[in-house]
Amino acid sequence: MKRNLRFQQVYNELFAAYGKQYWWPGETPFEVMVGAILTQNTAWINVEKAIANLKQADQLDPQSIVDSEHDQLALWLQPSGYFNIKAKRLRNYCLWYLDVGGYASLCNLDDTTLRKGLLSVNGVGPETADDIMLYAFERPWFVVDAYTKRLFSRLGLMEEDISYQEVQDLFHAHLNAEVALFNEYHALIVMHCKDVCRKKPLCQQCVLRERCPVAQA
DNA sequence: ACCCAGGGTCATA
DNA sequence: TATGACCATGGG
Repeated sequence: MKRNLRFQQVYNELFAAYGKQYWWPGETPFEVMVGAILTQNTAWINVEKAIANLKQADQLDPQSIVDSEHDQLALWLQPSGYFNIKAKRLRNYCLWYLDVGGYASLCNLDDTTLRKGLLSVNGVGPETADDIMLYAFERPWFVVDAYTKRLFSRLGLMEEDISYQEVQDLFHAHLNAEVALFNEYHALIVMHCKDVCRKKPLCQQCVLRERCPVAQA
């Protein structure tokens, strides 16, 4: 199969425009995992408040989260929205994480086995799993989100209703499997779409305007 | 007042 | 397998 160089070219343009993004925000792999679960369909600014609550209470570790009462945990998570559901999901994740032996044990697993384990947790879907794969375990695994489909369908590189797995397969097929590249690329897509790709008038500022049909309309 | 956010699960057809 | 309802806060 022939590689479509535009996947690399779009990255080059985004990087030239926005520079290094220093993702994922978080001091430890575990903090990255917590953030990945809490940011589901939620603005990051609200996730920061919930993580700050956990830090303030000295509860940002898997054992403390497993040991905490549901109502108390939900209260700490409250600013991030969906707090009842996220309290359950975060606890589910921590139960699994401790059960399988924590970070060091998981580092020994190959990519496919690790991803299956992550997906086995109720509350962890493909995007959350890949956030953790890439940003907590530094595996070369591309993270797909709604922005990715929106931008790349506009660029004519995929259909808008394409499945998660098909999008990921395209990125894996058309790029070198490098952690640093995948790390920056996903972050750049989010940054780009938050800034200028969300609404049509803002597309005047779009660095991809020469390639983007929405910006030209 | 309305829309959306760095999704995922579950019930229904 | 494919939609739809639901979860809930905060900012534009």
